[in-house]
Amino acid sequence: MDKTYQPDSIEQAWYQAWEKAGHFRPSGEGESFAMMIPPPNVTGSLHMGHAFQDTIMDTLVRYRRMQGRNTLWQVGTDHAGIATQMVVERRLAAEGTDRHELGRERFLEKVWEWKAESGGTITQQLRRMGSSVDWSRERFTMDDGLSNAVREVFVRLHREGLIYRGKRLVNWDPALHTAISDLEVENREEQGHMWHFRYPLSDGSGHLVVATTRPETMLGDTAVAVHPEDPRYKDLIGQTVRLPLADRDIPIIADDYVDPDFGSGCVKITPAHDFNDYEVGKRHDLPQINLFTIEARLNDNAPQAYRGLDRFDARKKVVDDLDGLGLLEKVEDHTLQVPRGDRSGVVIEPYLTDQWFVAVESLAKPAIEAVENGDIQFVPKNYENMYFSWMRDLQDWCISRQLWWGHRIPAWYDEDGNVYVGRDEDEVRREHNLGDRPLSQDEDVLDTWFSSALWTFSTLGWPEQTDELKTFHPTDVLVTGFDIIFFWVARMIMMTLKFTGEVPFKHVYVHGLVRDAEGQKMSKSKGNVLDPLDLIDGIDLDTLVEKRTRGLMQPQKEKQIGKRTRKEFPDGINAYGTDALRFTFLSLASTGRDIKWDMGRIEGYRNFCNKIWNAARYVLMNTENQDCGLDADSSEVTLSLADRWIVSALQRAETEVTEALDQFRFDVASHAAYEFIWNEYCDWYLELSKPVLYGDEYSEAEKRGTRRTLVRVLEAILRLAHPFMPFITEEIWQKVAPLAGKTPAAEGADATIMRQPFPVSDRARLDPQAESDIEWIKAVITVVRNIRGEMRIPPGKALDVYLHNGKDIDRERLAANHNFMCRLAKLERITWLNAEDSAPASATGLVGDMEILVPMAGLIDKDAEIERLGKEIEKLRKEVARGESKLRNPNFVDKAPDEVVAKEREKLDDHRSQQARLEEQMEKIKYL
RNA sequence: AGAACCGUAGCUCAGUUGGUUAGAGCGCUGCCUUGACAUGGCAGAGGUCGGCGGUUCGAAUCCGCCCGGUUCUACCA
Repeated sequence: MDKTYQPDSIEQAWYQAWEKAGHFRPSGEGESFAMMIPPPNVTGSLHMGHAFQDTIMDTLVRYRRMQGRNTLWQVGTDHAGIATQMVVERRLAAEGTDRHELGRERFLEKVWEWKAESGGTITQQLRRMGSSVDWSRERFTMDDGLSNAVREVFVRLHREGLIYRGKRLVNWDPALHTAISDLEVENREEQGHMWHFRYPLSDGSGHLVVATTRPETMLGDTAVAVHPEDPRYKDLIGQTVRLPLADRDIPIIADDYVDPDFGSGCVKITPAHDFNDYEVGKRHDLPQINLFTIEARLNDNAPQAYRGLDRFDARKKVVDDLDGLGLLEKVEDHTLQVPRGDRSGVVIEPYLTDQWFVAVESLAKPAIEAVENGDIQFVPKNYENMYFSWMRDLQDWCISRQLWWGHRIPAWYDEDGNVYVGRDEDEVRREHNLGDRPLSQDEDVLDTWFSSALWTFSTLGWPEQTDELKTFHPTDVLVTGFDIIFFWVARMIMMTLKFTGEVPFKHVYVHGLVRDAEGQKMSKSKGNVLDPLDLIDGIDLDTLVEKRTRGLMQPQKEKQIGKRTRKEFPDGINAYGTDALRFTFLSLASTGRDIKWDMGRIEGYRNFCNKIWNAARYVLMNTENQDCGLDADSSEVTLSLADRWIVSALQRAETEVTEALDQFRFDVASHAAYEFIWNEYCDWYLELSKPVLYGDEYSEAEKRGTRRTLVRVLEAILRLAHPFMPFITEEIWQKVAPLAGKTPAAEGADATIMRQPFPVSDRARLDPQAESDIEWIKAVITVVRNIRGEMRIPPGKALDVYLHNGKDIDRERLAANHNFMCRLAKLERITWLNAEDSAPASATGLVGDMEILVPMAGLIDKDAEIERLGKEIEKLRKEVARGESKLRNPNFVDKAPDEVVAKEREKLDDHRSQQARLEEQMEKIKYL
């Protein structure tokens, strides 16, 4: 074995071996455990959020697989309608063409080409993370089976009247020329203006003042609304104003929607361009005047002078023209929420178009109940509130998109504009007796989330009642980010309940966002993105800077990004390996919190990998080709105290890790493993094994016992840590397992650690006696080391120490472990002093009431020892004072539970007697 | 405007149902190339648990108010 752990030399080889051997596929035995990957964009690449999420999922899946569950981690990708279409359109633009020039069919060919070209990137990266997904079942939302499920769901919902088509006001993206759902709109606060206009009354008797942030829409006004009870305007209701520029008379109407205390109390109503106005317009039966083309230029419904103008140019002109007419009362600065498309970034317009909708009310009800009654549980629980508040105020879901890339809507129109919905054109013709009348299919495609809403069951073969569906549905856990609870989780719950009668999953584990070291969101435009692969493989500084500044939307940022990157990573990024990356994510994964990325952590866990590696080296050096006492008949084995202790401690660690994983506490689980491996096994047990293995005074049976324990505990540790760190554990396990009597088979389940049983703690192997004995030994050793450290006695200098005031048990413990203590504390001799013996001048420490004396002669400075003792005494004095005042309080003694009071008394006694001993010692030294 | 979450060591974070001497990692200080590991060992320093009040024998933990931060939702034209 190399002296240091080299992840790159083993990781990919192991992954390929596992995949080839089919270890990721369900075993077909045991209770099922299923998880669905949130399908990433097929042409995308892996970012830190994916890496975090995949680590959590893989840890869960490996854990359950090792527990003997029939485990399926379903993998697949999403066609990501808008995002993918945008990328391909950008590529076409670079070639000097566009999709309209190509036509729909050739454009789609181009998209499939792009998918073929870049579609493997993210799945390869998923492999680098060690993700044990079942590749044999990989799905794509646009493949035949899933497309079939999409059509089936659409048709069935339509038959029930839950999908309908209608002309509605929707969120329109003027850059992408498509409707988007309200979720895809981001409201951002921006600086704008509030313009106040005068609308003259038609009879010439005066004017009303209306205010707006979007002056261009006034050309489409069809009313002015006032509050019905507003005394200022009550008498005007029913009259008309002359709409300037458009020269139309529009009514003054009364509606509760108007807040009489805001502005002038008069509101212009533009039903075709504002959601509130749309509702008002419906109530009052107002005409809807659509002013815009699909690019948000003014159309022919606008007065001649404005036609063809971009909306923002039109705004300017409207303001100028009204000002010219003396109708601009004032302009104020105003901050407002501007709706922008989350993909395009342009201002979204409410726009009147024909769209398809899902009526969600009846679907939402059971979806709410499933969470209320606990069939689905969110982790952490507070996300349930977010879910409820959204589900209880649901808008119908606009599912049509004016794109080409996606599932085409299975609806056909005849020449009269009648619409027929069916699984395909033949079915439509048959069912509606259409003969050979010309039909044309709806041009639009479905929202990408429509297909991903079916993910848990469409991937398992629905609408066929497949074995997989029976076995793996409902799935157990969904691991996802909070940002798509509405987009995806809620819609999955609704659709899955509707079509399978089952919940899609029992638990939703919601993880936080991975942010950079400053807590900023990682984004290409900020230039603070970390690529998980760069953390695994390492990257030099220049390449990293080049990567971060390539293809920036705002090239002027290049310099700043380069500078910041060079400052943060002066030496580039080291290769830490997948296991260290995974362990870092897990240790930072406390419930639902965002993660601030910390390079220090990954470095620490890379060191942890190295620690495990070297512990294994030590074990192998001392056990290979040696008798490890595995043959129970022929070789007798004697276990040392340390052997019994570490086995006992292992049971506790196993319990902790298991309980934490069962509760999705990956931070707690990984910490428990870390703590046991480093601070117990490596720091203490390996050291305690050395005297036995290297000492002549130990019998062969004792040496065998220690060898056996070394190997067996290590083997268990590897299985315990495997879900967190799959690669290093496999690599070492292959070498260690044979020594523990588990020689890996050439193939099948026994060929790999990933199919071995997860360690189960055994109460019978707990040994409280051994644990408290070891605690005592550790305490004594620590006292000596402490004195050594504080007094700056070189670690190499062997010491003579004296023990004083010990009880029988102390004497027994020392007698039994003399050798261990000498070795670990580097002692020459340990001598008991009787009560009447006079001790040499010494530095003193306590374990309970037992004094440990390190003679000062030539080693210890009197003043230094006085200072050290003084600090100790001061600490104890404070504790004593605290305890005394507590116990002096009759309320405490009377009201607190007896055991709490008793414990407090005991503590006080201990502290008092320790204080007395140290003070006594202090006196001695002072008068030296 | 409403809601949620957060505020604990220099930094990043744990801290279950109130009963600790408040923990970990990184960083820092000192001593050490001791035959697994300097990606290491040993020891150490470092906290008024955001502030103020309240409940309680007892509060980092429960309640109220305030301050600071993050996010979501809804917005008035």
